[in-house]
Amino acid sequence: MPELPEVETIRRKLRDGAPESPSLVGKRIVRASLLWAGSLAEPDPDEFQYRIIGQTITDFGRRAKFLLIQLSEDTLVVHLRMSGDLLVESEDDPVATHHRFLLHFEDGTRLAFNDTRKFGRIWLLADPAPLFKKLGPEPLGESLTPEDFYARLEDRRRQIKPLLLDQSFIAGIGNIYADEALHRARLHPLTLASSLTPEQAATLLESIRQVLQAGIEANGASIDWVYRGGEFQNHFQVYQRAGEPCYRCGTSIERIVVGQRGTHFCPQCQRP
DNA sequence: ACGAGCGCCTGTCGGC
DNA sequence: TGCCGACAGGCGCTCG
Repeated sequence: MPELPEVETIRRKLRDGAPESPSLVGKRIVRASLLWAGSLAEPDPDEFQYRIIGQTITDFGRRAKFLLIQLSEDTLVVHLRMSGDLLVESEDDPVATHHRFLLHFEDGTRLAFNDTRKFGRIWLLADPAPLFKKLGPEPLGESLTPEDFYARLEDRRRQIKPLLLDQSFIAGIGNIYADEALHRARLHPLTLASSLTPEQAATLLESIRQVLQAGIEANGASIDWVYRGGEFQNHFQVYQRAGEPCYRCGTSIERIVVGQRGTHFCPQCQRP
């Protein structure tokens, strides 16, 4: 599921609690089950088990699409990739088919990492900073100004859509929010990044922020066979709307492939 | 620097 | 009904 708004939604749910899902802050880990060894990126399984037992969850953070589970000694980092999800369950619940990893707590609850496609990864690290070394700025961070953003775009001879998906350029945007932001900014996805004016760059940054904020406020997007409680899918302007009319001008939304990703845009509102 | 292609996985959907 | 390809919210790698 995971783009920035979805990861942020999960972070808030785990930290603050939600109906049927108690806050995990303060829970003590008594055991971990690695059901699919490939999910663990670092360290090796033996060290992982040894280190994580007895630690307590103190907070939940986020960097781009990475979820940070702050423990008393280490940080447990989770990347959901394409199909990952995190669920709070009781030890009485059956272990679902695609559960890859379980954290068992002292009080009989557990955190389950469900990941159909097995692309997701977890790391247990004393210092997660090196993992984030190549990441670009947070789009919602106040330190990223329109002037900074323009300066980053200015010397990139690259199509804007793949650039928005490049996590080293700006971190946290995925395929849905890239398409939605470009539509809001009225930019064709193949526009050369270096050709944007300072005004267009400012509009694009503002559009990115608006769609990400709207996504967070809607508790993320829920699509395909997994329902996660979010409703941003009901507000898509272009994503997965090929052949349907643009809400702004009525023109049929088109779908093309850019950098191997399905790309949705309005050929009228987003002229090359 | 950049894009294309592929691999990693499982599942759904539409066409024939 | 069954098979087969296309496609899916991501990203790391190699190769031009």
